[in-house]
Amino acid sequence: MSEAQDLLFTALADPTRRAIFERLCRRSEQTVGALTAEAGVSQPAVSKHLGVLKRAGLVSDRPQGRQTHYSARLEALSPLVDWTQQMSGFWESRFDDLEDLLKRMDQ
Amino acid sequence: MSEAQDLLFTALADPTRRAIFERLCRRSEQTVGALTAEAGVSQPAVSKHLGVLKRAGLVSDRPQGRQTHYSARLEALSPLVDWTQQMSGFWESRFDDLEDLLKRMDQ
DNA sequence: CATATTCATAACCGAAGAGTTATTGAATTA
DNA sequence: TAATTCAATAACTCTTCGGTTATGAATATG
Repeated sequence: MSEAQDLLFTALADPTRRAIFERLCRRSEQTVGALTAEAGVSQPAVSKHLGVLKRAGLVSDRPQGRQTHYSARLEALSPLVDWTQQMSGFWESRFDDLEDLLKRMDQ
Repeated sequence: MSEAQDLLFTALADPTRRAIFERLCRRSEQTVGALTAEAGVSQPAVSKHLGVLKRAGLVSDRPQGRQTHYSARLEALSPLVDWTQQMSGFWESRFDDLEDLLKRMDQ
């Protein structure tokens, strides 16, 4: 439902993009050039990925002269953690035995 | 990198599919028909989504007569939790001040 | 000032993916 | 046995998306 949540899941779905984000989690600020050097795709491709990550809130950019420094915004992952905990919560709060019993009686 | 991890992220990226998984986390076993009734898409579409979720390990199926019961496998989410913790770990273990200092000295 | 570098954007291409309808096979039910 | 229901698969369409090359705008450098 949530638009922001959707952007987050979508942004993390692509392996190349996830790898870029992982690199930014390991080392702090990195330029587009540095990221391109290790991404295995062209510079425009990297720029596009960074755009998607930015719209999802996963990275922030700091233009400096002719280069742009990107860094990871770890806080952006919290909706992911929240969602996981919510799913676990649903799971655990089910009265499985009772439900299953009623279901079998219903058949 | 990890193939299983990739399947997981990909499976959760689509909103319709994520909604199906969420429903299965709330209520236990549900048939394809029950899921279709609330999915907002056709039965074949739901079956395809369930196939993707199953390949990602997120659901298991139990054929019974002419209907198939699906249920969520919550354990399948653990790689997601692991990944998130790993990212946080990378982040926290960085010597940010030192790195930034060296980086500025390098320029 | 002229040249080179860095990044973003535009324009395009091919593959993948999410949806549809039609169909089939298997299992109930009348 | 005949008719019906349930779910999976096939075949197809249309859009999205990840990649490319080409270009442009801004900044740095000789």
